[in-house]
Amino acid sequence: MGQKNKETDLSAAIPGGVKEEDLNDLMQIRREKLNEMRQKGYEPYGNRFERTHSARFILDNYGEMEYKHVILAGRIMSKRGMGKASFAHIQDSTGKIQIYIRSNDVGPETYEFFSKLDIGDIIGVHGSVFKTRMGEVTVAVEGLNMLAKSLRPLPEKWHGLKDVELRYRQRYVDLIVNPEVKEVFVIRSKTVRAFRNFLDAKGFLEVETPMMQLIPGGATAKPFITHHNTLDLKLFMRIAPELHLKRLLVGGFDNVYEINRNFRNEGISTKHNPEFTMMELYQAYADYNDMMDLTEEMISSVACEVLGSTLIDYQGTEIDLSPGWTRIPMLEAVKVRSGLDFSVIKTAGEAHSAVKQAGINLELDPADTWGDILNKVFDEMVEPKLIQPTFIMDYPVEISPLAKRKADNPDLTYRFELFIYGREIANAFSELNDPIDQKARFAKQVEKRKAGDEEAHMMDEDYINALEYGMPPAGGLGIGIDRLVMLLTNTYSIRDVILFPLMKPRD
RNA sequence: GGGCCAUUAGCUCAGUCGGUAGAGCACCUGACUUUUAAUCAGGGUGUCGCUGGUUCGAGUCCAGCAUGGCUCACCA
Repeated sequence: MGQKNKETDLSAAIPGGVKEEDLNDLMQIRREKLNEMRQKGYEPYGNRFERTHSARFILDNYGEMEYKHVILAGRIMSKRGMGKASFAHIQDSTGKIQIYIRSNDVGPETYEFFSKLDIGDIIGVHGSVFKTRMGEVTVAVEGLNMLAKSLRPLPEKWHGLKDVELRYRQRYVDLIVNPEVKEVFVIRSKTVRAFRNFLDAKGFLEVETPMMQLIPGGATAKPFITHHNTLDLKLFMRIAPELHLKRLLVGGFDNVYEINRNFRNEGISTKHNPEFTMMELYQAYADYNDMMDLTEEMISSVACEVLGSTLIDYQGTEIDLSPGWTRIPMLEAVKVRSGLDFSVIKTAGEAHSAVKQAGINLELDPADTWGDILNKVFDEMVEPKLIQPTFIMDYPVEISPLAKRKADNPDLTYRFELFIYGREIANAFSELNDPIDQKARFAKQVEKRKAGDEEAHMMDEDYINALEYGMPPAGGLGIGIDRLVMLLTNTYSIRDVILFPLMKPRD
């Protein structure tokens, strides 16, 4: 649906689209410089520019680069003028390098041009590499090209941009002036790549399943709602790819994975962003024990590939990601930490009174089932204490509607979650492939939904239909990429590993 | 959603008891051909988040609102 009447008020704007009254002095001066540049016949916004080297390469290979001629480009980050000669640092994607420009070398006209440039301007330079008296590797400029005029002043060179709100809202500025931020996102990119390499090498096939779904399934969460105009169709942004990936197992793909976004219409916190990245994989003829082995191997090898070590420091705590992680059934973990033995507590009623008797401070709902209460006790008493990587096994069936029941205890499932630093990093199970049980589980969820639980699963008839054709037994695994990257980059907030986190509009 | 905190120049931050709005960086003018948080001389560039209130007088006190941060709740 195209909009035909876009509001355009160019009359009140000056070139650049900013209204004149919004311009402070610093921006006004830069616009004047821009106009002056044009008047003198220089184009402030250049074109293709071929570079021979990066800043990093020159710095790292000074021995072979000394006195070599180089062409590079970057943003001016600092300037030190001394009459007929100037020093400056320019920054490209690899780092900063000093340049030295003398009137004698480039001629008075070019030198004059350079001396009027601002911090933030993007230029190309060519010249030869040398070391200054103080030992800094520097490019002695022989000529320069204007590539982009910057019309806004950058934050201060010494303190950088600290205002958290501005850093998230204008990430591009954050990235320009705070080099450590860039490093976080490089690590994020390498992490995702490492996952792909690992899984591809294991024979998994990367697939893409719908982001917009008729029935949002595969997780317990409130979805975002959207609408398709020509079909006049209510659609949901997916909360998980799970049910579609398992349809692929039915279709005959044995090993599939997807790394992509999920959307959940819930609270925002240091650990939750409405859209986040999930890796989900399914392996036919495997079970949750295989998934534990795979999780360990995958995360430790990804850490090794990205950081060169399986020993990480997170917020002052040393975490050891080398394989051999603790595997403990939920019942046992809860018993150890709370004293409550849910293997002898058999009913919801007994569970309610046991919690009360133990004096555990929990908000219990009368409708809570045995499994709900077990999970709440776990969340409260156990989860925060799981600092080193720990697999918690055998979740109650009530909160695991897609997992296979344990053969020796139908109240529990072959499901585990991985916790590191008190946070859930992975969730996995032996997939439920009995269509009749699955339909019954969905029906239970639908009841919960009718009772007002907006997060309960919906009935997905087509998924049942798929299971009825026969799905091979399989292990499935989901890993929250953002939270894992937080661990690998030692960042406290999920917003620090998301380039453009969701922010309320300012006005 | 609740609680606490923050919001002052482009950026980082001061601002006392309610009495004419401050610093550093950046910027402007001038000097300076190996500087590096360059230096030296001069220049303050502002809707003190917004709206009300109290007061002779509000950046400062009060109320409401907005945005953000932390936290609790919610939530994988």
